[in-house]
Amino acid sequence: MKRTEIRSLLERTDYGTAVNVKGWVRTKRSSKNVAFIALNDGSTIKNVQIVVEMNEENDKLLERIHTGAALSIDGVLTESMGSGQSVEVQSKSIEILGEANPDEYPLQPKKHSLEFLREKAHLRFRTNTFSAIARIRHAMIFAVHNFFNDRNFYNIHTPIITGSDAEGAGEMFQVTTMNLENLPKKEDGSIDFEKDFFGKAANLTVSGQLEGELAALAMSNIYTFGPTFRAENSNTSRHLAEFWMIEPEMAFYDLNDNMDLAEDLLKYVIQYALDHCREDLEFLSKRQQDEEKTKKEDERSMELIKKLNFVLAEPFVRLTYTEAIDVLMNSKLNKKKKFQYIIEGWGADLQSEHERYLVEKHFKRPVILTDYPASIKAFYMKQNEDGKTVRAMDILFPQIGEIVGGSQREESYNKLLIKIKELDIPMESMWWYLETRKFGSVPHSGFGLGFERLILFLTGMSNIRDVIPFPRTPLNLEF
RNA sequence: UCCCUAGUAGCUCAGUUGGUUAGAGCGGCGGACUGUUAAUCCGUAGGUCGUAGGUUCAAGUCCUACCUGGGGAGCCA
Repeated sequence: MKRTEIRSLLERTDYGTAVNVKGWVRTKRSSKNVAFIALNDGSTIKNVQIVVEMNEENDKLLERIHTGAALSIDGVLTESMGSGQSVEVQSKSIEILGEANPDEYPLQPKKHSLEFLREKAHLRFRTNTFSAIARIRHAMIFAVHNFFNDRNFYNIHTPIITGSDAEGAGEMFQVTTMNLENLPKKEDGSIDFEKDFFGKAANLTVSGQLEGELAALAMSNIYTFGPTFRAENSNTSRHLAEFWMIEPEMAFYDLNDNMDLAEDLLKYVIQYALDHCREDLEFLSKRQQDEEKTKKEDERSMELIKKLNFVLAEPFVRLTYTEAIDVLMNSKLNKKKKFQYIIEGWGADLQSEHERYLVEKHFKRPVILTDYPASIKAFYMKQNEDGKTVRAMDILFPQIGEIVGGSQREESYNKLLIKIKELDIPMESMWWYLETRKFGSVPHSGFGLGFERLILFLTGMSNIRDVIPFPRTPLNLEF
C-alpha cells in the first residue's frame, strides 16, 4: 500500500479507507484492551494517533515498540472517539522498521533542555521544536527566492573559496591542500603558497558582496544566498563560524532605495511565515511562553505571532547616526550614567546596549540607522559630502540587534583608491574590484541579511545554535 | 578573547552555617487499571556528586587550576 504523509492524512475525512502511514513513535500508551501510539513523520508538527487492539500478536509487537522506533502501519482511517484529534488510524498490521532501545535512546516524551538537545544534534530533528524550526527555515529559504524572483533579481553563485583576503568582514579560514606537517618554505623561511593548490593563499569567503557588485554592475539586480565563514572567536548566542547570508546588490539604487528593499524583504518573509507556517509558529509561541513563565512579567517577550504582526504593521524608524547619538545623549540612562558605556559625543561606536535602548525602549520598533562615521565602517561605503560620514545603513531588531548591514557603495574610482591606500589594503587582490569603478561606474547599493538571525526572530528562539541544524562555533564540530 | 555563573541518577533539579548509609519528579523496568492524550496508581533498579590537586579529624559543600555548558561584552550578519 502506498504511504500517506501524516500532514495530508490528518486533513482527510474519507473514513473507512485503508491507509498506510510510516513514521517514528513519539509516545506509546498501552492498557489491557487497547494501545495508542503517537506517530510523527516530520511532514507536520502534529502526530497521528494509531489505535491498536490488544491481542496475542500485538502484545508481542508492542513490547518492542518504544519512543523513537520507526513503524509502518496498515490500517483504516477513522473518525476519532477521543478528544485530542479528529482523525486516527485503526491499526490492522504493524511492521517495525527500526527499533529504538529505551535504555539507550536519549529522547524521552518530556521537555528536554535546548542545551541537552544541542549535544544530541543528530536526533534533535525528532523533537517538535527542531522539526518546527527546520520547516520554517525551509519556508524562509523559499520565500527569499520568491521575493527576489518576483522582482526580477538574478541569483548569483559567488565563490566559497576566495583568493581575496581583503574583504574586511572578519578573520578568515584558510584553505589548503599543503601538508601541514611539512609546509613548503621559501628561502626566507616564509610559507611558499606557490606550491599550494591555487598557487596562492586561499580562504573561505566572509562575504559574497564584492563579487556580487561585479554582477550587479552588468545585470542590474542580483542577490546571493550562500554560506559564509568567519573565523572569529565569537562566543555569543548571535554568532556562528558558518552561517548563511542573503546579499542583494543593485545598480542604480541609492541608500533610500536600498532601505526600502531591505524593509520590503523582511516584511515579505515575515508575512510568508505567518501565511505558511502557522502551526509551527503557534507551537513555538507556546514553547516560548512556557519557557518565560518564570520570568517577571515586564521581562517576558511579546507573544510571537503578535510580535510578527507588530513588525509588519508600522514602517521601520529611520534616522541618522547623528540623530541617534542625540537621542542617546538625551536619554535618562546616559544622563544618569546607567549605560556601561556612556556616550560622550559624536563619533562613538554604538554598543549593544545603545542599540537595544533605541529599538526596545525608545522607538519600540525596528530601527534603521544611517550615515555612520566613516571611521567605524568599511572601506567600500560611499562617502558623504560632509567628509566624515558614509552612506551606511544597519537594521536593528529587538533582541537580535543588527539583522541587516548595508550601504550605498563608493562608485568613484579616485575616492575608493585613496581609501584603499589609506587602509593598506593590498592592490593585487583588489584590482578587479576597482576596475568596475573605472569602466561604466554607476551608483549602486546592497546589504547583507543574516539568515540565522532572521530565523531567530521568526521562531522566538534565543540561541543561534538552535536555528541551524549543525552549528559551527569555536571548539564545536561534533556533527 | 574578557567578565559573571553552573556542572549531583538517563533527563530536570533539591541538598541548609563542611558532620553518619546523597534525595525528589520525570524517564526505564515489573505490575494494576483505563478510548488514552507528556495517561493514572503501586512497586523497583539506577549516582566513584565535571577532572586533578589542596585545606580539614571530616568535603557534594571551602580553596586553586583545568575542562565543558549557560548568560553578558567585543568582533559582526
